[in-house]
Amino acid sequence: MSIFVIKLANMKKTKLQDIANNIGVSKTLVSMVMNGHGDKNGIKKETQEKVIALCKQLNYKPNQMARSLRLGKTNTIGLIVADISNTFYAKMARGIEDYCNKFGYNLIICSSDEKDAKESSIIRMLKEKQVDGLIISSTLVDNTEILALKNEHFPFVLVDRYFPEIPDTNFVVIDNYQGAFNAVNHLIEIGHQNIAMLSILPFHITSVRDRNKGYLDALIKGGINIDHYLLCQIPFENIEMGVELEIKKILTYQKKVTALFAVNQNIAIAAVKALAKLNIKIPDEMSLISFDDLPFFEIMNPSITAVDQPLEIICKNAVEILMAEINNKDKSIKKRQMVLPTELRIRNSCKSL
Amino acid sequence: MSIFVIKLANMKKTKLQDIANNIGVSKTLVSMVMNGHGDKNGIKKETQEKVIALCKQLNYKPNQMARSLRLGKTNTIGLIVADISNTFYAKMARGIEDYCNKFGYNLIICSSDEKDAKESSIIRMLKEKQVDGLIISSTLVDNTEILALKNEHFPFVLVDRYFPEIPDTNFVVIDNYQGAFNAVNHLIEIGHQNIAMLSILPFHITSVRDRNKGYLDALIKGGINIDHYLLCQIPFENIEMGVELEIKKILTYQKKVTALFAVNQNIAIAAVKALAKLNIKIPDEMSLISFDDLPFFEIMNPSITAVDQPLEIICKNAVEILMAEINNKDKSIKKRQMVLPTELRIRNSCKSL
DNA sequence: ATGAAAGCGCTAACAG
DNA sequence: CTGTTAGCGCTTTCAT
Repeated sequence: MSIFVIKLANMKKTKLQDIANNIGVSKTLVSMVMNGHGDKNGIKKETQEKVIALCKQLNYKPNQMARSLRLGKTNTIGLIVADISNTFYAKMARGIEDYCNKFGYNLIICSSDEKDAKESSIIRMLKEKQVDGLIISSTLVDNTEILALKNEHFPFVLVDRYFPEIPDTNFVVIDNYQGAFNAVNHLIEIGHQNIAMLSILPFHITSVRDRNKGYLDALIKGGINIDHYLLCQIPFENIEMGVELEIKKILTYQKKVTALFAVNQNIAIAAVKALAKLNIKIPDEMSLISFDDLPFFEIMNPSITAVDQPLEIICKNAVEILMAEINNKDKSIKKRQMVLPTELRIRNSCKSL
Repeated sequence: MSIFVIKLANMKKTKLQDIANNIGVSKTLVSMVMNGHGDKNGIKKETQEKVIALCKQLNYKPNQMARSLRLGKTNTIGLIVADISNTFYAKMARGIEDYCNKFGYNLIICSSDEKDAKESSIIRMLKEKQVDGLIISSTLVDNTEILALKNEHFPFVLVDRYFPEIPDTNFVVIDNYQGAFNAVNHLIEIGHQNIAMLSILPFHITSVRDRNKGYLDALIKGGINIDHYLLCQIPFENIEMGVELEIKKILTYQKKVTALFAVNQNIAIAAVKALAKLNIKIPDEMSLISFDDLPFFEIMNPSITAVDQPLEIICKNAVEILMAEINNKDKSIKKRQMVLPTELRIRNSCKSL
């Protein structure tokens, strides 16, 4: 046993040439066999078996680095999200990971922290790493890097957020406008009039902009005058404090605000926290709807009404579109744009007035 | 503009040779300059500037694939967790990502789904990809693959879970025993006697085993007879249903169980859900403690008492130890074992009897 | 102060 | 049925 261990420890990694030398064939032959091209090249069954047996015995593992260099393909794709520790993106990452694996691809996940500079440098870094494609939930104001990808015909698909000003790119997003509209409309239907929106900065992100618009249009359709004082913008950097301040502000306002529409899960969580701290009961003293659903929203007391995104479908489509891109790099196939519907999950955080 | 775009579109990726040809120097020189070895090799300042300028202009990006092959180093490390969509692991992944970036490394994250076969194949795959090191929260019963890593002197560190039977490996874990002990002890101190533990299968995972032991020892120390009927094992595959069944079982038991100790966050969440469904009030009718804390536990109503893990410190140490390993591959430095303390966050889910 | 050449481990076109 | 050779893009030794 100890001799065996020592032998393992001293063994350099096995490579094609080792196998070849050992049986007295060329490394070409070994390569062919190991890639399943043995029959195609008419290599004797017997030889093939010998090769396979020895590879197993010597624990041969192809060096994917060398293989990738030669093939110009890494079978790796990059995923860029704002923050992988955020439940929404973590779930998305997992979905994408699974679908990628199905196609034989691996994933490098990077967090951009909603920072332009960081996202740009991540994109460059991933390109240097020669990833075969990119899935990006972009936070960029400056779209230079995305334009560069497009001009280079680099395979990529945008998810969650897209660039309306860049035509002809792949993207898979949800209908943020309609989702927000439905949520606010629900509040209006059950009798609310003074509905504050807890939105977020930076404002340029399409998803946020569309949700804001949905909020405003629902009010208009409901015949409610828009009060810009009730469209609160909370800076991304300090959501918890921002939300608390805005809620306090709202409470001292002349109009009696009866409902809050939180633009995303983090804002919603902060709102729950702030309301508890201020000892304001949901839904009796304040109704709340969240854009983005969470398992917790279902089990909380009260449970929270939320707009649910079809994450599974987003992931599936994003990966499939990317795979099509990668496999048709030259042919430059038609770009695909998908806008998926959301679902309003009505629970117990909104009171009928 | 359109000419510019077309030009970009048709441009092949710039490589060292292109730069070299363009200025009339060798690619050796360009490589030296771009790696900051210009001065060391006594290359004229003027030449250096010319090179740098042209690289910028032609947007030269080294092909890391080629570089890695040459250098035998990918600056990539692999992280294996049970499930990246799980909040605990997502937060861990983020922490590790950040620390790795500091050292100039990237991360490939893979989910093993607590499956032996999947984890083994991920390890092999990452080795083929030539990652420089591995951080593993292992789920393996069969430790063959870990032993192989060890024998090959492949740099790796175990986090969260380790193998007591494999001596001399790096690991960073928390004191699961003490954490569980403290939690149960707290329950005993505030008057509970019949405390059920909602534990999980597979049982072999060290963290679970240690938590179970902490539970049992706290009972013994508290002079409470151990009732094996109250140590419930819930299968990993279907936590939600398992927890509900176990709780129902407990409720019909002869002894009146007054407190639940959930072995991890998922079990705790399922317990909250099940109790709500059964209309049992926390903490009045049933007290609850969770091993693993979550932001939500603080804002829920009632807030949930939980054992908090020092995630930040775990990540920092895991990465630092791995980096030391990688940079001393040959010297085979002394392995490091860290066991970090947990903290009991007492909130409102446990009633004093 | 700079360049030629070898080679990292692999695959594929071509030759025999 | 199998081997020779070239080359993916880079770094580094050695030569000049």
